[in-house]
Amino acid sequence: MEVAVDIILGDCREELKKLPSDSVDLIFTSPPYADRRKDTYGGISPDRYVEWFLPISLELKRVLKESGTFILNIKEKAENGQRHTYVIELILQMKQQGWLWTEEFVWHKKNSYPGKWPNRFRDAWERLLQFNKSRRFKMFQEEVMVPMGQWAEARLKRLSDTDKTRDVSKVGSGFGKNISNWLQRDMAYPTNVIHLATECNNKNHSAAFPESLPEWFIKLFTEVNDTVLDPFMGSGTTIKVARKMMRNSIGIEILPRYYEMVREDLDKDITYQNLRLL
Amino acid sequence: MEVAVDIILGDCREELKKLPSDSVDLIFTSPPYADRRKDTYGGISPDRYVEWFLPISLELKRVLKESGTFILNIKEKAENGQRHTYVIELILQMKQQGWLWTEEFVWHKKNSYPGKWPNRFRDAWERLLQFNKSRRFKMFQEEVMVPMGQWAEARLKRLSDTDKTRDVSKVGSGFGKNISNWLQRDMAYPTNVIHLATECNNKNHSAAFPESLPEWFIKLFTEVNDTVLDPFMGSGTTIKVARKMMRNSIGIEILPRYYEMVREDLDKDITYQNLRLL
DNA sequence: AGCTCTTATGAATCATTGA
DNA sequence: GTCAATGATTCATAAGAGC
Repeated sequence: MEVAVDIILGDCREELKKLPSDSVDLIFTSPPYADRRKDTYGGISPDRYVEWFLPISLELKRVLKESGTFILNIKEKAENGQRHTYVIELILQMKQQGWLWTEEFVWHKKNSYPGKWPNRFRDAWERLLQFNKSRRFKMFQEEVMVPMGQWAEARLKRLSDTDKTRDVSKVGSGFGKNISNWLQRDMAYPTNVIHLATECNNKNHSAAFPESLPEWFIKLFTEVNDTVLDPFMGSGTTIKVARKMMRNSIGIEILPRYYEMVREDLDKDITYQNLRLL
Repeated sequence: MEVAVDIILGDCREELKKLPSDSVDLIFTSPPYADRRKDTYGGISPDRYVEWFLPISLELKRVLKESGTFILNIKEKAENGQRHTYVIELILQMKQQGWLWTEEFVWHKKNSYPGKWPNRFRDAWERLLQFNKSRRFKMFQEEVMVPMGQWAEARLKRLSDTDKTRDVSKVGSGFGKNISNWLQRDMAYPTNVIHLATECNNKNHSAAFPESLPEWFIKLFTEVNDTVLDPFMGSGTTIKVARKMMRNSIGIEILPRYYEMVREDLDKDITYQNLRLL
């Protein structure tokens, strides 16, 4: 079985128009934040963020299936001592476009860098806004019960041998007990608060979010062979995760150097896979 | 040294008008959520929530000192598959009133209400919106480093001896590393994500939030002998914490049965203190 | 005392029923 | 129809009991 990966070099305001209507199951994206990535899209000013994004969200609504979901990873910046309001204004405007604002997940960035400013602490969370075209969207809640189990296993792997071999019945409380709980029930429903550390890749390109973030939503909202779209591909995290998970994917990126990087990574990956098959 | 506790039975829409201007250092409150507490304020409908709250926030702005802070604990409900927008509309309207929207803290409710629905998970977080009159508000960031230490100690208590004594250098990552971090630095700045469980009191009145929530903000934004106001006093958590912390406090409550309960609790407490002094 | 087990319960949502 | 009331769902805590 093969899945399609379609990466497109260009401005998503143009490229989205070329995609067919009702063809995408999940849109997962982290658009350039206001005043960030000034080299792309001209560094959108906070005051014009909403007006810049609305034509894009309208096209996204067109290409999304009725049963599909749009997850928007975004956080307003603080400027002159205040939080900007462009994100909440965007929510209101997107509702005017006909989007349903279904949920707001919180991504708690557990290991965000220390830092303190005169009037604020470090910002350790981002919004994951869920929008839908219809109340009857696809959702596979059981699927994300699995990563909870995997998460427990991952934590166990990182524990020292003393932890693993100690007499659980003797400890009985605290972490010991919790770990045994995780082991015994591999099924637990998550909440709308997602705890993930930001990834620390010492590569040339740093991903805006860890792979587990798109992975979680791809599991929750799509099946194998569905189609995932990221109109602001960046370093391609969403696309690569979708591919690993046997979902078709479409990525659009305006910057040639990011596009080329993703292109190369994908080529390497395919080569590697072919070599293994020999 | 004595601090004043002033609890008022009445509708805060009226009672606030009687308070002097520029007299309060911190407002910490959790207003009745839309369609909740129907016996008070007539159970405000989501559609009219903003128009109901705006006259109140205007009075709050009047009584707050220039250097003061307003912390609003609120969360929009989900209805018919969508999140309501009255909270974000309120933010925009309060900015029109002249408030600065300084920050949005996230309160992660670790033990939120159980339940799983066809297209939604448990809601495990609430907003703590920070508003100010001026950029030059009082903030004592060092003060809240202390509860972080206490929190670490509480966690350490629950750890087994093997955890405490094992070779940290061998583990190097995961829990072991985190624990050693906690041990080595008793001073750490928090982030804008607050992790607290809701209280499970088997009393007649249940607090909407745990005492540590107002405690954290009182430490952060006030000094001893400052004044704290809660215009929706409820079971009086804010008032009682402020009193313990030697801050003057004012609480307004519309329901006689809550008012009487707080009255009684305060009387008991004062009696107890007098006995100790003898 | 301290540890372990049991039990009650909370700012919730949604589908269904009944007026 | 539309609106209000009811039942089902089902988990992290703390209080309380028992050893």
